Amino acid sequence: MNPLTIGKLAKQADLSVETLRYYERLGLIAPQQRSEAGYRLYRPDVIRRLRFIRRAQALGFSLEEIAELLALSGNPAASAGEVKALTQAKIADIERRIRDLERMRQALDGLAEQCPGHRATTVDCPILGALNGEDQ
Amino acid sequence: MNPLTIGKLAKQADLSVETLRYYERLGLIAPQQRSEAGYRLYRPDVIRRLRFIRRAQALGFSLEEIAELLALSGNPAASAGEVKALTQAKIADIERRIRDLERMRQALDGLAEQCPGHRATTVDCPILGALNGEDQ
DNA sequence: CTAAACCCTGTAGTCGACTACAGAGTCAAG
DNA sequence: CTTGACTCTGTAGTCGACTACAGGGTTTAG
Repeated sequence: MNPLTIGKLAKQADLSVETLRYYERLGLIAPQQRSEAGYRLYRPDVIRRLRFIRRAQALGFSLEEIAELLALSGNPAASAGEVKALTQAKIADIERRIRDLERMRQALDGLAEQCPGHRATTVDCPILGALNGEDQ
Repeated sequence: MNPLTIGKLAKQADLSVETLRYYERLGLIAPQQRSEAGYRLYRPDVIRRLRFIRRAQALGFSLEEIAELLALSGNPAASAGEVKALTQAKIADIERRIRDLERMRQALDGLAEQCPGHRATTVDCPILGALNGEDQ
């Protein structure tokens, strides 16, 4: 298991070659070295880094935020407080988005309940009525 | 209050002129006619249509979906069932997004709780630990 | 009558996370 | 030794909802 070419890494990590080059442009990963012909050669443990990225994405972090997390992760002298702060900011962000969606869902629920569906034409549709500002 | 030029309409509706032209490209609005010089002239009641669009956006509908809603709204023979179906699909969509976000929030919450923050370095940070796949 | 303020079309840029080439060079199997 | 699979760089396209020009023509206030 020596240096991986980008195609092998892509297969191992289940990502496309283009995505890997894209991550490199963003500074998320880098090949350990280049071959004489300029081919990227990766150490196998970059796969761990890619898994880090995927897990962080699943938690809602953007690639830019993940770059910060990776930088902190690579600096043993850095404080866990910074990671915690990023995490709490993300929690706040997610909570705000949830609240927005909850508000929409409630409004839509109320309207859908009132709507008689196929027993009426659009003229009597309370959903369209609300969108047309018939109440308030 | 006769035909509005696009600038006046933009002011009245609190939208930019560019946005109005963009909505026209998408088929959401159309000027009643054009002046001799080719200027768009709108009937004042297009403002109601723009409010419809804004309300629907606030409920989470995309402009493409709003075009459908407007088409149904303009067809008195159409069934309210179609509007209800669109609404219920949107509710389902929003609920799925809420569930995804809830899952993220829960995971982040758990991690943030365990993290000692500034009392530790990143080496002992459980958040980074989790991202590195230390558990499971 | 002139200058500011308006309007037109058409094109391109923004954000984020990719995806898809084109055109060229390189490597590995048979 | 050839052919196919791989890799390189660089550029452009995708989605959605705008936003921002450039380079013209038109209208209106003073």
